[in-house]
Amino acid sequence: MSDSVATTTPTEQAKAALTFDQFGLSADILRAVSESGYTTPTPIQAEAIPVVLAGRDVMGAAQTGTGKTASFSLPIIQRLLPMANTSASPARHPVRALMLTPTRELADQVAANVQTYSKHTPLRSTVVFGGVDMNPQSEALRRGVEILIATPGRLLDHVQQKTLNLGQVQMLVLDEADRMLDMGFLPDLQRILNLLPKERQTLLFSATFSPEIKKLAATYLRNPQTIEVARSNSTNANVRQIVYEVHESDKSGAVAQIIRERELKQVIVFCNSKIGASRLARVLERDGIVATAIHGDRTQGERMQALDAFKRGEIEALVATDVAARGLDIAELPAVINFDLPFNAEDYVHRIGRTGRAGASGDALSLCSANERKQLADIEKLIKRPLEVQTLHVTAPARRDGARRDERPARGERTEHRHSAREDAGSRRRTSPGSSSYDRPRGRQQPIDEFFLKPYEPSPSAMKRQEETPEPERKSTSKQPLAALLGGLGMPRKTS
DNA sequence: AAAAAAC
Repeated sequence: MSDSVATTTPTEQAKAALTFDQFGLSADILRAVSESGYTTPTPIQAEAIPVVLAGRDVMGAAQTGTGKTASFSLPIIQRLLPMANTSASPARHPVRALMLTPTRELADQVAANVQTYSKHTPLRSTVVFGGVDMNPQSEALRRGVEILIATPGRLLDHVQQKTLNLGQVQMLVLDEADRMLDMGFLPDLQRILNLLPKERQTLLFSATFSPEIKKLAATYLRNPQTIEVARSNSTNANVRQIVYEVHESDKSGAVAQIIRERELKQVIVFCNSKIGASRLARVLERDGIVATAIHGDRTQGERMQALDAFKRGEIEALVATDVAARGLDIAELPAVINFDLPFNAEDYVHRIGRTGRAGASGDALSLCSANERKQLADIEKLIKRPLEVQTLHVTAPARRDGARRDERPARGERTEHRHSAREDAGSRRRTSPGSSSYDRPRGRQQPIDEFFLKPYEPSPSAMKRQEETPEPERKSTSKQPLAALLGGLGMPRKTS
């Protein structure tokens, strides 16, 4: 009984379920849960598990760190168990549950959870996302999996390559749905949804129920049960939020100083730009703090390596863009630092959700320069309370590119680092990591396959029309505004 | 404004 948890749909099950035993989950699932060290369901789990088991659609609002993944994974595994079989034939393992996430890291993490919870069952699962070789994924799909976790783009790629058939999907999870819409995934989602059987169970999780999310739900969910667990972090007393007023040019030094003064062993530092993240990571490293950047311009291998090393405790500061703001399950961070205040106040809440998890206390420390006042005001408005503002006197500015050599190193011994090429400020020829010159190709210029935009079964008239029309219209739907796309779904368009 | 995501 916690007063920080408000439920819009309090059920008897939610009140009564104090252990996982009471949901009627199979012994094989319960064994995996208890081996993972969990004994008591979180509020979202207590609410969602019975609803999902009953086969209902769900519209869920829950933050990371609330146990959201298990709240849908456990009952989905349970519902698939009667169909599980031990046959080696791929045909006996069609994809029956599909889970979509906005980022690759999140997909990987959800997949790890599903793998854990299903390990004592015959069910198979795998994950597909971009940035890595398709072939191992195709091979895993060919062998057959009941549960597939994916990011939308690579999923469609597999469908197009005919390495994946979604015709037998019975359960669909849209995780971080608001994020997916923010990222422009609506066209991809529409294509995917058109490939799924109409008869299915759909679970949509979102941090907010914006009008766009509500429209999406109205289109693709059937009589969903709404489950809402209050956003824990904005009101969470165990996260202390402090804003430090600093000059923009002092920010790097401020981060180093905060890490030292507070003796932070592990911290995530959020930046607003990829270049800024790479730059800060370099400055911190030069200052004797083991740091690595994680952002979308790094290769998938580098991203995974950075995250793994951080989880293993080998890295003190993970300098991240908002690729790491949501969903990532990094246990019990004592603090997060906002190097920049996010442009989107919603992202602030997600960022600081990386600390003070599961009852542990944490600090959310934000740097605010003179030109970030508006962001600060927006955040205070969103979380409905003023933040504690302190002035930070930066005593030992971190060295930057071009810093004079007479500045003293902040720490006696400097960690070994791989930028040995940078002996002095004179060598400027090399491209900095994080600049886009050697990054993987970006953009989605390929014309959208008409197949995906049509309803599931092609009509003979459509094939005839194709013969008559020499040049199909090539319009990049991903460039259309959200309202237009929602309008294309038969949704009311906002009048201007 | 910036970030994320398929070859």
